Amino acid sequence: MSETVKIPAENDPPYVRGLNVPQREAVLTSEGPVLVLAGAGTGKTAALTRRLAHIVYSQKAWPSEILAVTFTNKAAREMKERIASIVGEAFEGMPWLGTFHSIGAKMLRRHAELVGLQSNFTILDTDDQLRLLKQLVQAAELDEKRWPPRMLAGLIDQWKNRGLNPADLDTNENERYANGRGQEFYAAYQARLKALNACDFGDLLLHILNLLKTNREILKLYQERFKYILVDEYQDTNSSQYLWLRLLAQERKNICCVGDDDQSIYSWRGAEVANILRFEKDFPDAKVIKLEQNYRSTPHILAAASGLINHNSGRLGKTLWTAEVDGEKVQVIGVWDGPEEARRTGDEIEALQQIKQVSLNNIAILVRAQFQTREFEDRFISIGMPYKIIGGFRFYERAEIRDALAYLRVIAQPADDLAFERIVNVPKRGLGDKTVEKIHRLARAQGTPLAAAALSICDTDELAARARSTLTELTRSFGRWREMAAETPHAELARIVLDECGYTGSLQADRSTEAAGRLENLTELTRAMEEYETLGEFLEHVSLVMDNDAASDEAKITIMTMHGAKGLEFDHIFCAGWEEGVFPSQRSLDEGGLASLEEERRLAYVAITRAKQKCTIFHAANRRIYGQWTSSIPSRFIGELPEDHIETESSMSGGESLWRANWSERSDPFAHLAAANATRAGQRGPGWQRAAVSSSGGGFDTNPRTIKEARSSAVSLGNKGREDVSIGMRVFHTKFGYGEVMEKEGNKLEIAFEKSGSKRVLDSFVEVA
DNA sequence: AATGTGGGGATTTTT
DNA sequence: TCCCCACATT
Repeated sequence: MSETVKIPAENDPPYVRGLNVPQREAVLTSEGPVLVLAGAGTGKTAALTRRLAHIVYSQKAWPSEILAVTFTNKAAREMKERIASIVGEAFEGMPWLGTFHSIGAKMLRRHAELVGLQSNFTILDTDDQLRLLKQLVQAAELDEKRWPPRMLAGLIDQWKNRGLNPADLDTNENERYANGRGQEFYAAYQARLKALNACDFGDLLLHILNLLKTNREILKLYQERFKYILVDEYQDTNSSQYLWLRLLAQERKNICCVGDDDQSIYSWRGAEVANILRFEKDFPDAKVIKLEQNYRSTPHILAAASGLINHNSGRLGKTLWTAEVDGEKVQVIGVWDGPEEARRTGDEIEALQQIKQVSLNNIAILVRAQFQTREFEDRFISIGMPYKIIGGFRFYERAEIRDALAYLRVIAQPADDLAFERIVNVPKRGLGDKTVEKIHRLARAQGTPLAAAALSICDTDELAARARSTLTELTRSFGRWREMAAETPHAELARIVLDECGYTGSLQADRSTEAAGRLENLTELTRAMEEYETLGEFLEHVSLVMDNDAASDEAKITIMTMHGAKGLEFDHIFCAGWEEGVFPSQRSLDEGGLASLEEERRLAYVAITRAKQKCTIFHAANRRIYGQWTSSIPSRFIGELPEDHIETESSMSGGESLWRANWSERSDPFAHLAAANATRAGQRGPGWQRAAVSSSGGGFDTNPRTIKEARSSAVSLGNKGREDVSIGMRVFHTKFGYGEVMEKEGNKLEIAFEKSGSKRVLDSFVEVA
């Protein structure tokens, strides 16, 4: 340890200052197994980072001797930053701090040859994986309808999550695909991966687990190296990860796992909450520390969330409390339909913004599923409210990015058949299925990768003259690019490749709405590449680490799924679509029964506990799902919120006659004139009545439009709008495409779009065409 | 080999 | 409803 590091006074080292008693304990109990049950907002990350600081400061281990695993890159990054800020200069970075997968990859690159790979193996994403499986299924002439490759992918994923190799499958598992051919396909898939010098996400863990299990030397190597092990979001570990950790910790037993059983929302991805119980069993002398003091939310929010989660059984039982007082109750608002939900949300947000000066950055809308974001998007575009949608397609999952990467992969790794196949006819150059099939046949015959087969087939008369010359041209180009790769900076190389292969050109020629955005994405990609030393390093980054936090200075509302919100916090949270069928999701219930219901409830708990100051929950009486108008009843979770901590409202009091007329007797959830409907309300349980017996409307107009109009004109008064845009002008909007300006009012424009009709948009969203 | 049409499916997704 | 994939055209 560097001499400049002063060992602090024993009683109060700086890194425990300001911590409460259990946090302090979590930081200082460095020896032996420790399980920290950390409720939402209880200062988990603080405790975690300080624990690391403690180990380093007290010279128990070098940073390089600590294994610290997280689930997301974001969490890893955050932890790195926070440790650096505590430990400062003396901290040389922790090489073994990262996600399970990136650490797995790092280990695997060192020992690749032991599992039959080369150390420059490719990491396939789910898309590649699926295409590969599809090929296998097709080759076996299986009915793809009956045995979808997707299903196989899911099974293989499950098996890998559980640490099972093909040989480990029992009859039961084997039976789950193609009448007992599961094992056969799994094995074939693994063989294919090996041939491609590739592995999937699951392999990053599975291969290492296999090594640790079978190779004593390697096990010993890592057991000795990692003096301390720390695991974040422990409730999300799967079996394979658990076994991995257990092996590594077996020797020294200095393992600290931090998690919250109430926030386990990824069991459908193989996470096993049971790992928490397993931990106490495998490490019987484990010290269990509970962090229960919440520093995030107001008492009402906390009480609402606690009351809700109390409906789950089999909890380990934490009780969150806070020293804070006051705060607003959780607001539950019933609306007529989806569009109104979006409208009301927008109105509420505008009010927060204007009356309380709340920054949009402190506001989030949480939904159960991605499709729900659309209504908000539409609404926010039309009122000119800046927003960002998190999730959905990630940057590197976009087609153009994957195409570009495929070119680079073929250059870096000629054996990468999947990449080759992807781009051989992208952009369209007249090398269709027939040609590709011939290349395939030759590749199989001579036992070489596709790229090599392509090269040799050009010396034959197998192909039609035109295809032959095109393919020759392409393989020559690859040869040239590969040579270039040695001396050209890879960002530059990428630009040259994209240019020369015609990709850029084809996008430029494409006048469609999306093409411009794609070109921008490609520019962004090459820019990102500049930050990496080597192409290989960049490719690894892209497959494991890259996320698209498109940073922007402008304050924006965040719209995302509840899953995506885990670990985040906002002053104001709006929960949308709390209706039976949507949330809890019908599909979840159908598939997983009670266990799934409880997971949905945990999701609700996660959602509410994201809020620092205020949480607002919406439910709509009608919603269009798959184009079908469906009437829906409020989520049972609303009924489970403790009465004293919520405030309900239905915006439908004014439109009563309307909804009454439309509402079938049976499904009427808003028995809000409860007196008239006492019997029916009774059947529905107490939550119903509360949700339904609405207050007067809380001062909100029943007709949101009137408010809206008044407000938007107020906004426009202070804003002159752009001078360079005027009525009659042709403009371009990244989402709606080209259109003509019909009206101009301050910074808001009414535009007749060629494809999507007339919309009101903010002028900063358009360009002069 | 590039373009058009019908049927089926449609959650959550840290890596 | 809308999007994607498999098949059928031109």
